[in-house]
Amino acid sequence: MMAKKKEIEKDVSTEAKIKAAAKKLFTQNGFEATRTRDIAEESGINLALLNYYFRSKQKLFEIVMRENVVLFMGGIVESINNNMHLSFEEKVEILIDRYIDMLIANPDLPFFILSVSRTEEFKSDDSDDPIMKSIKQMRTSFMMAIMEDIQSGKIKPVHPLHIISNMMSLIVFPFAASALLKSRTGISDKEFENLMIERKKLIPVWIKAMFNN
Amino acid sequence: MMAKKKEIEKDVSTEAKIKAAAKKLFTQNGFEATRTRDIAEESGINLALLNYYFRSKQKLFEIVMRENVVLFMGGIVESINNNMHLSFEEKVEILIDRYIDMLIANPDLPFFILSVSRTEEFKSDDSDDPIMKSIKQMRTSFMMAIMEDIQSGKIKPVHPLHIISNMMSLIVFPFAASALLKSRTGISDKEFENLMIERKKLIPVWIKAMFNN
DNA sequence: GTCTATAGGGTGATAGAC
DNA sequence: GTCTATCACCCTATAGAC
Repeated sequence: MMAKKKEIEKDVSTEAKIKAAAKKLFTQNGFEATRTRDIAEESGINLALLNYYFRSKQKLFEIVMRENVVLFMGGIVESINNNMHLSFEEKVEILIDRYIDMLIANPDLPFFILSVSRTEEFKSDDSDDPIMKSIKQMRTSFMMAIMEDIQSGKIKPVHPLHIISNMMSLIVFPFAASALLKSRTGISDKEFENLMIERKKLIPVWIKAMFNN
Repeated sequence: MMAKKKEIEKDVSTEAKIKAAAKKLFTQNGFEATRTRDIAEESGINLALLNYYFRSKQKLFEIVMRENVVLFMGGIVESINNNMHLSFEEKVEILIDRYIDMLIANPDLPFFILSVSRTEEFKSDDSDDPIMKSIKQMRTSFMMAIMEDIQSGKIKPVHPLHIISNMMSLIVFPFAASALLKSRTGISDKEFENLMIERKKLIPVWIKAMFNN
């Protein structure tokens, strides 16, 4: 009982420290460019403990990847589900607002997702995972809502993928390209963040301008 | 004389073969994930020759990177310069058309550029390179044209970076995210390419809808 | 659970023969 | 210019003491 208590009292478990460090480095620099030694040093633990807790670099990466995919694709699901009573347009506005907040807090996430989406492992189905299932379900209902709006003449008749693509592009691309945009325009980190916050209001307007009839 | 002739008659020089293989692999998989042995095998040459011709993996990568940056940012300069007589709007239409053609021919380029733009080496000025200079110049005159159109009330008053960002987003992002889009929608390579060709006509319309007064 | 030490294999680069 | 053989280093992973 005392032993258990003492364990809980420790700030963070060794396992959690390793995972946090791995998440930081893998997300910033990717699998290949990250050394297990870097992860050990970053988390202040011994190199051997990484393999003790996670068996291999690959296994640890997969855990981080899964968490990041859920963060990128699924953190929004609940914000949508919590607002079932709102119209599709209002839901989109909320989604954009939450998503940009999330990306400001996790600016390396878009590039990481683009990176892993290019690997073979990523194509695996994941249909067993309940979270992945609910993400997939949301994507489907999102697609349906778009097609209904096309049917009813509310929005212009274009391939739904253009609509999804353009929304993702406008929201996500500036973060994936932030290094490029900053270095070529000489803009500061703070100015960049302010522009991204500005986009929370602008993107819904742009989307309507592009697709509304 | 004969010796020279014979040399020229060879299909491709060893040096060119190595560079072509390096370009392919570096562009697909990046610096870290590419082995010098892979480059040697891909080009059908001996590993030692890579260092004989290019001194190091790093030097070879820098050459490939420079060529890719020029392809990504500069291949368009001439198409603009060759159409000085056209209006800004018409120039944008041509730019989008050429750019999407270029990206269909080089689908891995966007991700590669996003990748290297995150490294320290990329931030170097390059102001000595004449091609880089003309790219920078084009970017400036592009920015000027936007600001003039804002001044004259032709387009809405927003930060020019939003306009640049959105154009880049709509053009480039689907290619950077093609693996993600394909795997999550089950779309085929051919269907994807057709959608991208469709966008050559759609993006100018969207841009106008977003920003024209 | 945590450490040190080291195995085992891969990687970039080069020496030296031809 | 091109090849084979090899060095020197770095990486992941594990054995074994505590």
